[in-house]
Amino acid sequence: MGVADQLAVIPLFEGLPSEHHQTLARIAMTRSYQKGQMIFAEGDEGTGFYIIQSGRIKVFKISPEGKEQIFHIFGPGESFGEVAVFTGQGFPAFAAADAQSSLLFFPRQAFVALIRKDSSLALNMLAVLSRRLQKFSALIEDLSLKEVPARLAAHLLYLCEKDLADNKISLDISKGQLASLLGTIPETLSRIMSRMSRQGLIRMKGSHITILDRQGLKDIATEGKKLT
Amino acid sequence: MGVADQLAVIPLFEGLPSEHHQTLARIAMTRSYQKGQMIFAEGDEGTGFYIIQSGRIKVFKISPEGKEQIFHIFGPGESFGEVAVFTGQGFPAFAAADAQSSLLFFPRQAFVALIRKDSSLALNMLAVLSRRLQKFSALIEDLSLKEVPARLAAHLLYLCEKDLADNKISLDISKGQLASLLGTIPETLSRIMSRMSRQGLIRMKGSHITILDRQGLKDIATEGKKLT
DNA sequence: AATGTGCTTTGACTTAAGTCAAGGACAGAT
DNA sequence: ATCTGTCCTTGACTTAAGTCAAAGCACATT
Repeated sequence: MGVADQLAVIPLFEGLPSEHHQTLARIAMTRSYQKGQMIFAEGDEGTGFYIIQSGRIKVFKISPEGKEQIFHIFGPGESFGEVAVFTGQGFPAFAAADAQSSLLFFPRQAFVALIRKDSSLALNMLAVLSRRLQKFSALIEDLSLKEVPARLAAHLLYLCEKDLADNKISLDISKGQLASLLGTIPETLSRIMSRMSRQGLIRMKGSHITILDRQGLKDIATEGKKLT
Repeated sequence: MGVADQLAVIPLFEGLPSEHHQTLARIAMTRSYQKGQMIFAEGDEGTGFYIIQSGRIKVFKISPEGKEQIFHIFGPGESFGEVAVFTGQGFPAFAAADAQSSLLFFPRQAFVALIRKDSSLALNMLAVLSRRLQKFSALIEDLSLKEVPARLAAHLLYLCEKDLADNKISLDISKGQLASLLGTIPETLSRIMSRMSRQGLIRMKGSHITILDRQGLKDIATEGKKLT
């Protein structure tokens, strides 16, 4: 399968004329990254953006004290680094490979030229950025207005929806990473998970979690209900 | 001055052919809001977005316990509510008038049709959303990785840059609102401001603040330096 | 099986920030 | 000038969550 065919099934490029898929395939460059390798740093000049062919990428920031906040973990078919393309400023965060990854890089100039010609592409991109803004809103709300148990409960329910593997979740990231994604630290996450276990809300075995009391989690996630 | 001329000087509509300004003016509807009046609620169907002619709008969320987090305060020439236009889902937050305001409302369908025809408009909108994403990144970073003194210090320096009234700032929002913007509560903000005064970093007189030690604030804002 | 390295958990402690409650200050109305 | 409501400040207290340090596990390698 050629690159153009891969592109055709990515949400960002959905519904475009196939000659544009060809053009996109022509301007894209494949880049490979080892697990842990940095893709760009905060402040780097944004010369283009990326789409994930395979692997997993985390976008994050680090405090002077070394605490990490993960903004987003992206998987195959998703794009990242677009913001810098349209603001013309540097990247606002770091990106690193979370696993061996293969990416497509789209240089800024060529991509903007294409977007000028294809308004469907522009609208797709607007939809992608809007959805990201929505996600960020949710994260801001969580960090500011909810405490850690509520964030965790919400996240578990979200994973459960997504996988729909009927109340069984297997974490595909480490608990340390999960902590960083929820805006906390491993120790706190661990404590809260064991509290949830003790209360019979979840069962935990390594990276395998079973939701026992969906309603109980929902109460904690959305109502202000406390976790004793 | 007609609406079309007003639109011509708004960043979002910059550089467009003037017949498009005409079209925009034709599809826009003027709406007025009293101070405190709600413009839309979280979850409301996004039938269009707004541009501010005059006044001030806050976009925010509220926790079940009643704590408010302000996402953004928008002034004349700025737009809000675009996200719902492009995701097709409901508004992700609340919006309310912070002062008597006059807004232009752009209905979704008509605006999307226009964006299809004018790729410069699409690119302008991409730039606006990207910049917003950047702002949100900064807010997430602040909430998760910095403590309140650092956020306040950064905000004061930001206001100072913007007004460039040489180290003198006059807050145009109440301190309660400022607290909500920084993700904290009035009591905490008040305490931290008096600590900053006591340390000779700022002088405070009502809503008038003078920055006495710019470097000191910078150290608190960006280095992990503590406020005794 | 033994070793080691990197997660994860647990415990004891500290701390930033929130809560509750009481005064003060200020501005617009009377 | 005084009243009155709103916003701001201060104090005493509580609490969620972070820090530091020590085990405990688990998996991969030898």
